[in-house]
Amino acid sequence: MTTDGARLPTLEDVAQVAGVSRATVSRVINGIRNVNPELHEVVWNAVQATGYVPNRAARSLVTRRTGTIALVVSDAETHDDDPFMSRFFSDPFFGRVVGGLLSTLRPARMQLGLQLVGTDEARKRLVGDLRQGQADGAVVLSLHPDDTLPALLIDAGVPGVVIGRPATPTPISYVDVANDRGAALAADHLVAVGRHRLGMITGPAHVPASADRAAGFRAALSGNAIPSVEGNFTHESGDAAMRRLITDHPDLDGVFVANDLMAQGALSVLRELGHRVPDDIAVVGFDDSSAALAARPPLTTVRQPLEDMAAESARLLIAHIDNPKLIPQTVIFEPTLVARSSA
Amino acid sequence: MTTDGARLPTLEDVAQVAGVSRATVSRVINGIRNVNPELHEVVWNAVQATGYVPNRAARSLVTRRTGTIALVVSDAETHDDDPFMSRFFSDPFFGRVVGGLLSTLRPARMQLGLQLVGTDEARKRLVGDLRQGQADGAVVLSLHPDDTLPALLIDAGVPGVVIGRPATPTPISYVDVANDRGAALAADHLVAVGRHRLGMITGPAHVPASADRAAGFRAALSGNAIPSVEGNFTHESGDAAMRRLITDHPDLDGVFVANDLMAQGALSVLRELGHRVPDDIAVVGFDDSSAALAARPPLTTVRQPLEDMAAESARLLIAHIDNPKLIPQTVIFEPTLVARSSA
DNA sequence: CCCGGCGCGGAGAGCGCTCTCCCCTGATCA
DNA sequence: TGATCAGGGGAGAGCGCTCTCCGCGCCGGG
Repeated sequence: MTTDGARLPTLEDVAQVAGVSRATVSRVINGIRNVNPELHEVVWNAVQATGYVPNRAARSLVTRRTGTIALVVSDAETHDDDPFMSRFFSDPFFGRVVGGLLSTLRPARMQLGLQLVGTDEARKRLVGDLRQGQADGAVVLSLHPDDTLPALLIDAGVPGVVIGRPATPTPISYVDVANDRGAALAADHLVAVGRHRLGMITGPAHVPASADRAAGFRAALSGNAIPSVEGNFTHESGDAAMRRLITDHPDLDGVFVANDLMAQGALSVLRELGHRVPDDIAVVGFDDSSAALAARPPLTTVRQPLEDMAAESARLLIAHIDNPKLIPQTVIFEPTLVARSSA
Repeated sequence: MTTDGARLPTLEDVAQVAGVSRATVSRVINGIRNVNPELHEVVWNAVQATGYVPNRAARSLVTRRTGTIALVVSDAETHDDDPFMSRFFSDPFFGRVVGGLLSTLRPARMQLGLQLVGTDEARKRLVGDLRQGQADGAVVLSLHPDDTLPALLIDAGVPGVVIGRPATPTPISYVDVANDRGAALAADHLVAVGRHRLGMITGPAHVPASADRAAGFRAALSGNAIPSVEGNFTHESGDAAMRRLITDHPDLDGVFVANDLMAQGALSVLRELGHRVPDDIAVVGFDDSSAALAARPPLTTVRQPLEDMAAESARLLIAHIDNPKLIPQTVIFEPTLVARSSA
């Protein structure tokens, strides 16, 4: 039965065919209350016959639910042609998160929407849009610390879950990887391959993840002083940091670098200065990003179970949507070490 | 002005504050018709004061537009824990497409929704949902040939654009890369690095992309007979194909492999059989996927301008949405060669 | 001076759905 | 047998918005 593009069947049409009222059809569709089994079947047949599909807009207009959650990628300052964004999207990181979210969302018959916000103005607008039925809640992927979005969501009363612990303590649910234990994994590995003179290149001290990684690395090697230099998570800063580190401590035979991008920079410096990796000095990164694979030699690195983390964040979000007074939850996942050639 | 989570301001509220009718506020919001400039400003101030944001559901209920387009990933048979899907999402391919779409969508103030369909039943349901206001149209990413989705979309009158030429001629807009010229690029490169005894591992003959690649490679080397073996785009089939190819033609000094995954398989076979790459035999892949980077040695490959293709597909889709009688369009993009170590 | 035209803004009818009432029927109990 | 009650189903009031229709006032032309 095709209504040749003209008008799609509505509840009213189905009711007419079934010989019942709109209300009854609605009850059947939504599977609520006790409807006479006979009638139930009559209605169901009418639905099949007409090819009825509920109109989403009409439904959310009254239920105030959209059945959609938004994945918000929140960056410091994003323009459409921002090279960083294109780098971000071409890293598997993003896709792994999407895959994880979808694995939770599909069984719950919910949709995933994608949002990109770069400016504070965009963040405000986003929150307004969310309140007005853009989505029922948001999973936030912050690409920088001190993101104002979590706070905005809370103020607006929009359910939200953050991937990665917010820099400032915020009463919002989040999932994260045990950064400290990831770093410990790196330390253990370096020790296991016989390295004793270890150094570290950290991320910015004010970023929770990098602070945790640095602390975890030190804790795993308690008792030894670990020379370290701070970078800012970029390739270039890794380059500069490694240069300083190896100059000050020419005898290092193992380095833990707080992310793959910096590790890549570090590797190129080491090659330039004639240090063989891993023979002279072993390098372990963090993230298992595409940079780890692209590095020469391929980088041994710490991997986060992103799919699981994303799936859990969706579960948490749905819980918050279903129960607005649920208190914020925190779920921490265990990282794993991916051994490649650099250590 | 915060309406403490109770009731969000509506058009009516704004109208009240501004001392005009709902209709006038609507006109201002949507920037239509000639509204007295003074009134315009009064209304605008009222909007600011109340923090009004239009309700999406209510608006689409009457306009029959959602301001959302769906990115549909259509696969042969997908389960939530399908290893293929997780592989797909962890390849940059997906993210690059999303980034490209977003670059067109954001300026148009449209949203991106994500859909995954694995079964024909899911495809049918999707089309129903789309007609009923899930989205205004769909960009289809088919992961296998002979996808029924394009046809379903056409039947339902849902605007759609496909990334990659459909296997069966279908009256639907699509964007694609010039697969034949990509293969020619590979041929030219192999010749340029002094290879003369060339072979090829093709994809399945019935897949348009692989047929085009094979044809393009042959055309670029017109006059010479090119030994070739057919694979099915998997790592294993690349392995098997290379084994046969090199056994039958031990003197080959260059191979074009129709995708990176097979090329990776080919490389491992060559290493196993003691052929040095690229010294003894050069290998060129296709796709510039993460497999190309992961390969030993890193793979020289043909790259598709995915971001541009996705951006264009969004543009096409919007054109189709705005003008339902627009005839199907085709846009073909030029590939580029990414030279790494394997050739 | 009157009339037609035009520009501007208000009234109000829906869009398709959910859900609260309320009525009706039939069963139960005194 | 009559009163009570529970459960099933209908009527209808919106949800917040857009957009057509219409009326009012001002202008210019006959």
